Amino acid sequence: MYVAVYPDSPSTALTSALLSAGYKPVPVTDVADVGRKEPREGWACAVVELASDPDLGIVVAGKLRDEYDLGVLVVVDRTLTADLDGRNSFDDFLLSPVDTTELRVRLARLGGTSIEESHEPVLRHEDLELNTATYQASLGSSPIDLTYMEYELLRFFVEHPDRVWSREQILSKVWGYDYFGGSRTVDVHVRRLRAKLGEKRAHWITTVRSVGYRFS
Amino acid sequence: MYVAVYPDSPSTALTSALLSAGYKPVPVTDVADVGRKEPREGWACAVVELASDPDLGIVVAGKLRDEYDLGVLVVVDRTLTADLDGRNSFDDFLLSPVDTTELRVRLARLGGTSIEESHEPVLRHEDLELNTATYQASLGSSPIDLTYMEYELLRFFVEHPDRVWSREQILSKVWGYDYFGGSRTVDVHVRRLRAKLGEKRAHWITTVRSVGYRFS
DNA sequence: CCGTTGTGTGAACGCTGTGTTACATCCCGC
DNA sequence: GCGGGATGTAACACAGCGTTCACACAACGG
Repeated sequence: MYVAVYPDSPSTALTSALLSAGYKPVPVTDVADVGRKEPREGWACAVVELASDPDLGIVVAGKLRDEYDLGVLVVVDRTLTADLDGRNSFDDFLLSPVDTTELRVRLARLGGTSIEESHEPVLRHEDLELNTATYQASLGSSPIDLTYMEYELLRFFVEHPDRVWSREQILSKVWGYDYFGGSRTVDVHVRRLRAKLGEKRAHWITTVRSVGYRFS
Repeated sequence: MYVAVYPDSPSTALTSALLSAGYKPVPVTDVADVGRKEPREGWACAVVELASDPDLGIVVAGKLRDEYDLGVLVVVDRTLTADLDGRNSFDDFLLSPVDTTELRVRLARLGGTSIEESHEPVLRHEDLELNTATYQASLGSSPIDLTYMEYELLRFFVEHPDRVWSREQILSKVWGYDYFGGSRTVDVHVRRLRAKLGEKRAHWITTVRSVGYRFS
């Protein structure tokens, strides 16, 4: 359970509270750093500690949520609570000094859905089933044969539906942040996926011209 | 801003904190009582204080949320925080002793709408909805098909209504600061937008002669 | 009432983005 | 090494879209 922590010099109190709550905090220097340092299993969520520049922290929180689709917990000093009023760029917040139990409960609430999913390793979308444990996919009762990349791409779409993803975002999320190649790669794989999904379901992946693709 | 408070003998600390946060607490004896005592303008949300019987409070919280569709804030003693772990029958919680500012911010976040809903990045103007995550637009219940530029222009208008924007300002804000092209481009796109908005709503975009356009 | 200026409107043009195909390269079992 | 599938890349064609142009009309001032 890795947690991205911003800024990169979090208070020792927060760090130790995260550790004792069972999480592995990874300090990040900026938004892009969240991509570079993302562990294989992905982030459980993100924690933003409001320090010298609260407004900057709020903005970073919003970007983490919108660009990386992470649950974001903001840690705020008791005297600055009012600054959070009306802001909605984060999912939850916590007053410092940090209560370890409260931190654990709030983080569990953020990642709540992922816990349920991890129990049954099957992703579904209408009549599509993706068994992440066996790497098998099926449409209705008939299994379909997906290659590794096709599978990873489809899984990404199923796990993050109902929003547009740019080719760059898809490349970094599916192929890896260090990958550097033409974005047409995504096009081709999308085409192959559509073909294997069949004519009826090909429209699950919608092209949003000059933006990217959306799955829904 | 009426708030239903359970149980009917809340701590004085909670009551005074609610009052100073600008809410009117109304103690309720049970779930049905919430219906009987509902004020004309409805409840802003509900607060459940976990006291002698935490489990009962959790259950009540769930019923308030499911049966009355209220945002529910649970107040829990610092020593009982762990009891909340894994429960999801409420929308948010708060540790006692209650911090008034934290209470105010959390209640404002509940604001009648659930957390998930506020998560949706949707812009609205009357019956127009712009979902900035999916790049989809709809008028009432019927979706409308906008091209990329039409969408960007409309989004700009919705985000900055009630003032006149010159063509140059619109060009630089929507097309980009480095853009250099004829200002008639704006006219044409405004025209197409009006057409797609339909006859009834075309006047949302007003022409201000020799100045520019205004959205309202 | 006329001339000027600004705006609406439709059509045409040209470019960008995307679908599609073909081909080169990589990887792995045999 | 060889064969075959998987993956990445290049090339091409086309449709969609943004932009521009031309013209008609409306607004405004003298």
